[in-house]
Amino acid sequence: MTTVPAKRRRNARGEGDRLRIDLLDAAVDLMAEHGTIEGITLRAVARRAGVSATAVYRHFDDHTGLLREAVEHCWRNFNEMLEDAQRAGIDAFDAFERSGRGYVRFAMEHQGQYRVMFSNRIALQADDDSIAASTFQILVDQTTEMLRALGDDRDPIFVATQVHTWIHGIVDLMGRTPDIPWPAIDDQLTGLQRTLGLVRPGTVDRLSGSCRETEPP
Amino acid sequence: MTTVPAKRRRNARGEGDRLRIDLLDAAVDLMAEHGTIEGITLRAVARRAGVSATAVYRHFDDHTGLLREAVEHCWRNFNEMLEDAQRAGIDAFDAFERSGRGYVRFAMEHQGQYRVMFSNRIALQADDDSIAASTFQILVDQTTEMLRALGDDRDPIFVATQVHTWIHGIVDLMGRTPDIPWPAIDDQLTGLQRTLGLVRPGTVDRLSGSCRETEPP
DNA sequence: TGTACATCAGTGAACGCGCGTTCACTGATGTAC
DNA sequence: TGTACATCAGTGAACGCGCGTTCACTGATGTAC
Repeated sequence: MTTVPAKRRRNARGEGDRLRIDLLDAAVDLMAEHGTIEGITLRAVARRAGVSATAVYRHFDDHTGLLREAVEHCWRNFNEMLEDAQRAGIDAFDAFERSGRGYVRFAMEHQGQYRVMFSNRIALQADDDSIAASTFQILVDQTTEMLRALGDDRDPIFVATQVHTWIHGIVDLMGRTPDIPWPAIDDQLTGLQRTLGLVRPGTVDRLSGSCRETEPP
Repeated sequence: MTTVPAKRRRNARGEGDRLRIDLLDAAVDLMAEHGTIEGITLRAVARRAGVSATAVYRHFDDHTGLLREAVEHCWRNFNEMLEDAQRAGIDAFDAFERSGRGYVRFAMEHQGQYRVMFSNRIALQADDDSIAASTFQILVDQTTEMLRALGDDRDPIFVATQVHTWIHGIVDLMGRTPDIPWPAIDDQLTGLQRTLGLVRPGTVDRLSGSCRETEPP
């Protein structure tokens, strides 16, 4: 895998910050290929951006600083996407559905990024943690509102945790072992919604593998 | 992290295979510390086993061969533990409960191994895949039997997939972000069982975050 | 309008390091006589 | 019972490589006059 260094025109004076973004993009590219932060060398990032290794030090303190910012970059993109989905929803159920599909699409299309984001391998800044926390808060808010609309007294944080762990398990496992004949991702998501009872009231549908009586007929 | 090389007595003639096992154990140790296969160097494994790097070549083809066998070693341990749990159960529900707790305990106590096993980073032999498949089959069998006992017509494979993705999500996410104030693991497991309706018939318990009506009161 | 020059984006050689792998070897141990 | 020797577990020096980082530098470009 010898990456031919991209031909690159030097930035004009005052535009040097463009390389910074190119380097972050290059690092994100490499995450997509590796799925792990360990294999991402400073030199490989520089090569991918079409620049010498030393040029990196113009914009980042060192190797670790580069990687840390790259991970942060991913979190910001992810969080932004989820906030957009949230805003686009006409109510909590719609927003939940949109976020869920968005979450899955992101994880599937950017498996490497997703894995690196949740792999927690480099010491994260407090900053990074807070992005993750605010991402989870979106889900808690949606869940709170849905449960209220359903007259459901379950603890919203517990249920939000259930949603998060489950959806993470789905995308993580499917991403890691793609050779297994998995059920369609849409069916899995629908199954999750119904099983957890997070469907709009009035949507009467007790069949298709969702909520069950505890006593058999 | 300068690992002091363990003092080691040379094996007697005919007992050379003991080093093989020591090396696998050393590799597994390092997995526990790294949680990723990338950082595990041949030299580090040899150091950990108290042996020179060249001694490794007596027992394994090369670096990759060593890692591959180490991963296989983990899978065999994991599978064996689950089969024991399965056998110890007095019925499918009990076996399911025991396997679930065993799964979680293994993943929590051997986070590094668990992560490496599912990370799928080195080209697996067909052999490895088949161990993973037989591990999943245990779950499918349990699920089939439970659904039959419940008179439940859901697809056992779909439900087993739901169990697997969810439990994987729980242990993976908790392992990766241990700083978050997670609900107790036992509550999460109980929640999973109830939500998926996999509790012994007669256990009437409709509260505590499990199965829900689709219409609100 | 032309020119000197400070600024700034980026380069290339060099360093010490740990890596995987090779090679010729060492020296304890079991066995044949 | 003693001894010569083949076997075999493991060593240590050496290799070429890519890494992160440092250092002194180059040369295009915008600006001051």
